[in-house]
Formats: sequence, C-alpha cells, structure tokens
Amino acid sequence: MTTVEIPAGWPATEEAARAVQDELRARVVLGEPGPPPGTGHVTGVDVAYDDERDLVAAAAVVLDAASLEVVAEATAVGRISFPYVPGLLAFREIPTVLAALEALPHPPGLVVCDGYGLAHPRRFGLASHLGVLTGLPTVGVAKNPFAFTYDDPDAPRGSAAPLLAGDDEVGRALRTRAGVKPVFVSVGHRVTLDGACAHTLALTPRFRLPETTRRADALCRRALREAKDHASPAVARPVT
DNA sequence: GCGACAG
DNA sequence: ATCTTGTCGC
Repeated sequence: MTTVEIPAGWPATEEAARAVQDELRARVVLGEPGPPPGTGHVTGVDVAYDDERDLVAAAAVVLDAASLEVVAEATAVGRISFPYVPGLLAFREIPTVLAALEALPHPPGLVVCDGYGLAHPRRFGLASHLGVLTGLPTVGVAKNPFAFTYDDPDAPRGSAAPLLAGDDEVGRALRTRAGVKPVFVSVGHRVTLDGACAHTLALTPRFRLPETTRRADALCRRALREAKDHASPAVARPVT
C-alpha cells in the first residue's frame, strides 16, 4: 500500500474544479476502437471513504480479460481531497486512484471506473478525467442514471437503451443480467460506446456489476479497514 | 428560485 | 459513499 498527498494546486473550490474540467475536456479522444474485448488486461478501480477520519483508500485490480483471473493489484491511502459534489466526483477520487494505478507492477490496459465518463453535466466525468491524465483507454460503468433519462431496456441480458441528456446519447443503459436493473455505461477515453458495452458484457458473466469493479470494491474496503486499524488499533480484549 | 443528482 | 439485522436463496 502506498500513501498519497493531495497534489499541489489541486482545486479548492467548485468553481476552480469546473474550470479544470472545462479545460481538460478538449483532450478527450473519442472514436478510437479501443482494445478488443476479452483480450489483454482490464483494470478495475474503486475508492472507499471514512469521512470521520478524513481517510480515502483506492484499489486497482488487474484482471486477465479472457479468464477474469486476478493478475495484479495495488492500493493507496490518502486524505480526502474534495467534498462530494455531484459532477465533481473525480476531484474526490483521482489522486488516490492515480497512486494505486502507478503502484501496479505492469500496465493496466483498459481501465473500468465506477462512475461516468461522457455522461456528465459537462461531458467530463471521472472516467474521462482519469483517461486524459493517464492516456489510458477508460470506460465508466455506473450503478445509477444520475440526472439522465432512459427507457428501460428489454429483459434479456445484453439489451440496451440510450442514456440521454436531452437529445444527446451520452451513454447506454445496459442489461448485464436478465430482468435485473441495468448498469449505465459511458465512454471515458480512447474507446467507442459499442466497445465500452462489449467490454462491460465480457466482464459480467455472472453478476450485474463488472468483475473489475467488484474486485476493486472489495480491495479498497479492505485497504480502508487496514488504514483505520493502523490509525487507532483495536484494544485487545482479555479472553474470559 | 428550488430540488435532484455518479460515489 | 456510509449507517446497519435479519433474511431469502443458490
């Protein structure tokens, strides 16, 4: 596990954070095919918080895209770098996520984020932001539709419906399990929406959420627990 | 103007 | 995200 500092010059206000998004948005690359689903490595990233102790833990878990076996993993812990503000989630997660990615022993391949990419008030969600900062292909897979609208996809797994911001298709509601609430997929960086959905389906042979985010979620919670224990170890209770 | 709103 | 017991089901 590595420790992270909040970067110098990190935005301190919502206005400054929005300005960063408006500037970095121009660097997003859309329309690249991205890596073929089921090949190479796919990395899940996720974050867990303890607001009381001002702690944040991030995890990056690399899977073999074909077997979905864990190939490598890394964690990082730091201070919370921004409050939760809808539309500014990236400023809360990115420093620690970057540290976890950098601690990996080899390249992450495609990165799957727990949240949005293009589907964002200013079209620059967490997955877009992480893609621009790392240059890696990224996709966003969220559990909720945020403020966007969609028609419920058909019941079979693999069915999809456009995720709409007015008339713009900013992502897709994708059914990963028959008859179960869909996930909300959007493009991050250097992938197409079709590619992002194909990857998501390849990562969900059994559960609604991608295997990548499931593994990363479990690992960052473990890392947060260990960071807490380190900060204030449990008092030994005498056995009776 | 007010509320809703990824994690 | 996080707070939280039992409970239904494979």
